[in-house]
Amino acid sequence: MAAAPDGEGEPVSVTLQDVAQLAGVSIKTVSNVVNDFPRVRPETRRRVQWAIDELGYLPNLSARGLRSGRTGIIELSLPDLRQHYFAELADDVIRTAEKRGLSVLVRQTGGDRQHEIDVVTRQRPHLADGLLFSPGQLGPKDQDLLSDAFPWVLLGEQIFDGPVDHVTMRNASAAKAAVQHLLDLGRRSIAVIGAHSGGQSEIRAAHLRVAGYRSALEEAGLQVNPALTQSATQWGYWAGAEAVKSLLQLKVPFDGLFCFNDALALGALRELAALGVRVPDDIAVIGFDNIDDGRFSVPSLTSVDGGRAEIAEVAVSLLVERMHESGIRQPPRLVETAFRIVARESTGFAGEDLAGPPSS
Amino acid sequence: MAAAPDGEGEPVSVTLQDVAQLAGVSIKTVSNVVNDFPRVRPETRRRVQWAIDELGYLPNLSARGLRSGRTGIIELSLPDLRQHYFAELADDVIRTAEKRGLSVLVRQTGGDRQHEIDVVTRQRPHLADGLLFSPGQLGPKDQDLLSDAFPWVLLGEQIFDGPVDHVTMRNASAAKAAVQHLLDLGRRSIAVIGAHSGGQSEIRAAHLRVAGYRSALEEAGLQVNPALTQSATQWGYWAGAEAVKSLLQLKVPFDGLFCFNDALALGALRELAALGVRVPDDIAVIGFDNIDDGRFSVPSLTSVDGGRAEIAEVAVSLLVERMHESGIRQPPRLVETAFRIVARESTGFAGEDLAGPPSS
DNA sequence: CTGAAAGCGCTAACAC
DNA sequence: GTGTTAGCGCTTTCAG
Repeated sequence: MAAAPDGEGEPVSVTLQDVAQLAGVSIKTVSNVVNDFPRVRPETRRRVQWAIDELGYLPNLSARGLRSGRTGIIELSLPDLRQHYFAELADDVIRTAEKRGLSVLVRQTGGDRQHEIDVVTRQRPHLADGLLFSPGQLGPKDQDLLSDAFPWVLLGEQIFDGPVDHVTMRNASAAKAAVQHLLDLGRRSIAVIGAHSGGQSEIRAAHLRVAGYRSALEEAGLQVNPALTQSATQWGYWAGAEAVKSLLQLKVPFDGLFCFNDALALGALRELAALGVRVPDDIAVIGFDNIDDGRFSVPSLTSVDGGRAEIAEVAVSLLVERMHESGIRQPPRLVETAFRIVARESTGFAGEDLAGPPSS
Repeated sequence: MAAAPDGEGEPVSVTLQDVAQLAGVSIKTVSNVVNDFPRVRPETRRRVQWAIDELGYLPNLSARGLRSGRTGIIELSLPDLRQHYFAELADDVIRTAEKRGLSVLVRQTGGDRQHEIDVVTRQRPHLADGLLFSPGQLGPKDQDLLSDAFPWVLLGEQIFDGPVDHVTMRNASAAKAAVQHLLDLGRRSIAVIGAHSGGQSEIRAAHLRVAGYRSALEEAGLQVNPALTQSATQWGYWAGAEAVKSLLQLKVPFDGLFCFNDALALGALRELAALGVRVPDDIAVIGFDNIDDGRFSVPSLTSVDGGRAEIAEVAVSLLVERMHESGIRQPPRLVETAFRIVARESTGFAGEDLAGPPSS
């Protein structure tokens, strides 16, 4: 719209000019009102506001963007909204951003490495003032690709020591706490699903969570039995089901199971049920991420909440700071969010969540 | 970024001018190259392209937007990404839009009626060339609020006969087919969950799906037993569990259950399992929407796919058409998408989906 | 406190 | 095929 033909009285968009004319003031004064500048006489402000309402004026954000250098948009780039974790993250980010008057442009990189590279090697983001980037494919080896020419914030654990602010969970500590939770229940043989041997596309969180797992066992004076570490290169539902099947076939008994995300855990729960294994009686299960679905599974899923909501808030805050940063750039910051165990039926708790019928 | 200070050699953004200078051509020629205009000599094109790469030129989309009246952004406004259906819809929309070189700005209206009103009474969308709007709160009574001043497309079944193009499922027919599916299995007492008595915020799909349900029964010469129609004002997991509990308490026997969306159905499945009711043996269950999670439940969930992927594609197509429409406006169009039954374990089928370990 | 005027980077007429 | 130029709507000095 906007740039309309010439001809007739088409309802072209209303400009500052039009408002100024109707209000009988200059364009500058209208601008002052629109942007909430203090030095406007109340009387004038009222008249201008009236004219604005009358004409249904809306600022042309392209023009504002061109002039001021900011668009009021931030870009959120993530692997895939179909993964519940990312849908919830997007929800949190959008909510937080809107509170600050920012709009969020969502980009999905899918499993596409090149797409991710494109995102962070740009000299500036397309149309946005800044970028929140959660890589799925890029890893530590791609660090030198990362641009620092525009404001962006790194999310997740795929890359550390990048040239920009970084918000991530305390993966190792949180994983350790998860295993600790199982140990506290008296479980002594803890299996784990989601380890990752590496390769081209590598899930970095796997290493950190394995480390946490080991550390918890060692601290409890327990041996790490390699047979109880199941790898899974796709952290999805099916992989969880497959992995638990493999574990059980090994005939190495275990009474606790730590899955590196909730999708794996839910798949594992399904398979355990199918095989007649009782949860938590025979095997207590804990997941990671605390996605909404964990509240609804049978049994409901105990999980580690890595602090997704906090990640969204902190990330937006850091980004906004960077967007407004002038003069010399402060060095990149690393923020690690707080985690907590959300205990539910799969480890023998009747979670408070189960009491009432909450949202959705 | 962009609008940088003055002082030193700050890495300000590169403009067409800079590229033109380096390539030794005029700004217009560079523009021609950038926009893939045909009438450029190959030799010139190469030199310009070289300069572009050399300087890392990126078009300033605000400027382009200001000048051309289009930003290359479309806005997607939906209730909530935490509802899996909408996350999947967003995924589909983003994929489709990106194929056409459009970016998607996602806005969540939550349960907020006023927020929805704001979205569609605007004279134009914020920063976007067009809008895809899936209302959750607005209903038929709000029709006169709807703006037709800018290109937008209505999704869903909350409102019909709006002033704009509309893409929706064949709710009644699809619901009828769902019930038909249960009847085909020999089930004769079909209960339904998700009816809606109305009130302030009303789920319109409920009426349409109830109609389909009735129509299927009548066609089969069966009585509609009002006791077997359970209302649910929130189409969520807990509501499904509660509703199935209520149904069973009535002691009116039934052998088929049709839930108006998959969240309800998954909740119902959980409760049925908890109460020791066998699915599909005692009760066959079918849901609606075919969200990914249905493949993973125990038993896996038969569902009606209302055509979400097609909805996304058609909606983007219609919107793009409208965005490019010049001259007189064509009258609003209504597109109803094709549906299909995806048969899985909850109605006695071992769905093909269950064979392999697909994505996620 | 308000007005006048410049110009952000780009596209689209229109020359050449 | 390529160059010149006007101006999109806004913010931002700078005067008054």
